Amino acid sequence: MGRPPCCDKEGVKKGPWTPEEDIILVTYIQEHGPGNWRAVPTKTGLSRCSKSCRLRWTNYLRPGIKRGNFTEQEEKMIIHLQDLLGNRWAAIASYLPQRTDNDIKNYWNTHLKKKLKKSQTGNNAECINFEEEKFSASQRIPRGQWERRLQTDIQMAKKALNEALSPQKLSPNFSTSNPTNSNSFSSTKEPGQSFCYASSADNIARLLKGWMKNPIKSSSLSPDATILQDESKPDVGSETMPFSLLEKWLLDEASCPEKVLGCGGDHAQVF
DNA sequence: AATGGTCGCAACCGCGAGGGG
DNA sequence: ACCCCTCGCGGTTGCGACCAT
Repeated sequence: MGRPPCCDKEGVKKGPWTPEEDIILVTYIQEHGPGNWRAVPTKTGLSRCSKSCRLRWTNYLRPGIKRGNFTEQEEKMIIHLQDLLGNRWAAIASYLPQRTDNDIKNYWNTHLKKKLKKSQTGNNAECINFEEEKFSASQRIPRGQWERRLQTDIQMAKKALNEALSPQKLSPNFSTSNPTNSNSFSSTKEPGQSFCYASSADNIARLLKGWMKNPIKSSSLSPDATILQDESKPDVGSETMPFSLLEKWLLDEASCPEKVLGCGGDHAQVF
């Protein structure tokens, strides 16, 4: 009983994607938009299953993805949200629109989990901050209250998102609101990034640069906002608003005198 | 310089939810 | 109401890169 896994089919390629495959996939999505993943392998001729195509797009090729190191802000948000939502990475990712759920999940599993674990041993000053942070998030305010606040925040974020996405309100530098934002499609490579695929990614970047300049709806919309309007993750590309809202929200938390969220100087600046 | 161990990330797998027929 | 299909999510794995010895 039950359907066979789509990837069990013979002749379905697995493993790392090649630049050529990426280009084929990107080109197809450029023409047809994301969605209807079932049709993608047949229409593109890719020997990949639909799932693999979707994953590749959402986790790697999709415009607006920020790669590389997580900022302290992002780290804190993840910790807070993980405490609130648990391992609901997709939900957490919706608050960090430039990051994919896979990225966040990986970062949590490889870095943050370790930090928190270390902090439980109590021998790492930096990690104690995380401990305090986690403690405060879960203890100072009853969970139900946190959840209500989260719901409210989600509503506010949605509203703000609608406003932000209305073309007349988009500033020309909409997509560059974050000066440290290293757009994955910029031609400059970020130092310290993974390199095994860097050159290939650059190839894709050039390709995308080309087609993103194509006037699909280029006027005042940023490429992200343009491309992503019909995408499965509509939040993407509108990073500024929900991000700042959450930031404010976290700031409110930090403003309680008895608790210092980020106790370092850097933290104080950021928060 | 070589080798073994560890880490980090991309990708895969299985399951559940939602929608259409 | 039921079944089937597609999509999305979360957990896990495999492999290449990096580091220590």
